[in-house]
Amino acid sequence: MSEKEFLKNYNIHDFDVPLCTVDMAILSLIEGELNVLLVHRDEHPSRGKWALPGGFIDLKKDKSTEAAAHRKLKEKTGLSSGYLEQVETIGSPKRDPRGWSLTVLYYALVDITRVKVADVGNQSEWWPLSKIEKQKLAFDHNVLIDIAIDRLRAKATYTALPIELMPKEFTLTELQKVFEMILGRTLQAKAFRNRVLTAGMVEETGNSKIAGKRPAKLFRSTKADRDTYFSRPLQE
Amino acid sequence: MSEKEFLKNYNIHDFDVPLCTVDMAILSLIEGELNVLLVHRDEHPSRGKWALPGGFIDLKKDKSTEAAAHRKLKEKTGLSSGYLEQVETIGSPKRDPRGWSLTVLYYALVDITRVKVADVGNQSEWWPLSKIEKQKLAFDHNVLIDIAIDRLRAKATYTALPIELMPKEFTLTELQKVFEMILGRTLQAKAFRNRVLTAGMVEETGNSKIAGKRPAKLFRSTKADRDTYFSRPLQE
DNA sequence: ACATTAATGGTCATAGAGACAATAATTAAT
DNA sequence: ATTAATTATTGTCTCTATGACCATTAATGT
Repeated sequence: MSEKEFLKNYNIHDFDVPLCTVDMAILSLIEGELNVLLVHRDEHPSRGKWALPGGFIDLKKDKSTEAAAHRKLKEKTGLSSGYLEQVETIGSPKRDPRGWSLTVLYYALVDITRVKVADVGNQSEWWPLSKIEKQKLAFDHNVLIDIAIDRLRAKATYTALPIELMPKEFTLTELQKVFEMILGRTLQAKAFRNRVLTAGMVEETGNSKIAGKRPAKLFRSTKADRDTYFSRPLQE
Repeated sequence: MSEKEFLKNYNIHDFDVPLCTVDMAILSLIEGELNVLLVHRDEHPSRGKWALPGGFIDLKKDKSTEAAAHRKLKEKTGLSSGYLEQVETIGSPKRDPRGWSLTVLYYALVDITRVKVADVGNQSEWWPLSKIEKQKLAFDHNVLIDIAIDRLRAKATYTALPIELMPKEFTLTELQKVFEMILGRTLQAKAFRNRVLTAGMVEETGNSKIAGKRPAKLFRSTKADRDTYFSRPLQE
């Protein structure tokens, strides 16, 4: 039999296949806390619960797994660019009542000031992490969020990735606070500033921000931060 | 409609779903070179080509994606333990002629002396990386191997992971050669030895190996290596 | 014995991190 | 205007792991 004939007779529906989805943890910074965008499920299964945005890969629309993730991000936030990273693929027979299911987990970091409220819509809400901890989400989405946060936390020790969460202009102290929140500990201002500045990941805008006391210089991302790895991780 | 009724009526075959597989790059060290285990495909598609071991998730047997990978590893090498790590999930409509397909890529590091020849079987062969480069493998498996090797290479700069490739006893010079091969550059013996020794990732066995000149002390892995990250990566 | 060679150790310079003190630029109060 | 309080920013020191390079050690072969 030729490959052509083989393919003609091949029907995926002759086999037991897993459910296959893409889920996204879209993270942003709201009032000094990490927030995750959740959508309210109107349909079974897990009807009435909150869930990560995501769903089945659209075989017509999506040219790749990552493209599916980008589509979800765009649908939910209106953002067509932004940091997006695949975290892990989790599959088991238990995680969805419909049967063996597998999800490719991504996370995205967005600057909340660039997300239009209208984009989010009434089915979606930003949830601070602290609130999510007390809430049973749909499927295994509590676990998925933990996995994504763990990845972000790991990356914050050896990259400047959290810059992706910041607005266009920010002070270094503000940036340090974000790192501290993600890492769950305080950092030495001097060491932190040296790292970020000598790596050339931010540059001064020339403006400054007066928040009561000595004004702080404002910086912007140089967009070099995504691939740049520090030669040493932040120590314990 | 209750969730029970919903699930009763749910049929995955009503939807277009991607093909979903797990593929494994099983890496070993043979005569000083990295080898990958390939299987010869007797069936369409890609009949006659060599491919990574892998295939569809068995919804009956596999309790998780990782369990599927462990099953493949066991089938091909007889090893039920060993280092196994998920690398990335790659999906697109192009990579398999049967349609939109997605594969969860894993890699495993095995000590070749613990793999029985009989286990490998006549359908499987160890291929050195250099030989694979000149060979068009099935599907996008050349790319998958590149991705797995890139991951191993990255990890070799900040973990002692390549120890997993070594036999029970080995000299530090032998270990250094393995790192050098993976990284594609030479390392300073002193710096390398300090790293590995002070991190407590290997311990002396008390034996030594006489290979012509001054005998070298033999070491074994302390099995602390999987999770141990060096506080600094090897420099460029 | 001596040259040879691989294994191993000694010493120093360096970069980047932590610790902590010092200085600078504001506002608020006197 | 002066001073206190507060936050931003910098100076300087120590520490550690690495790279570089050289010395020493323990075998082999002639």
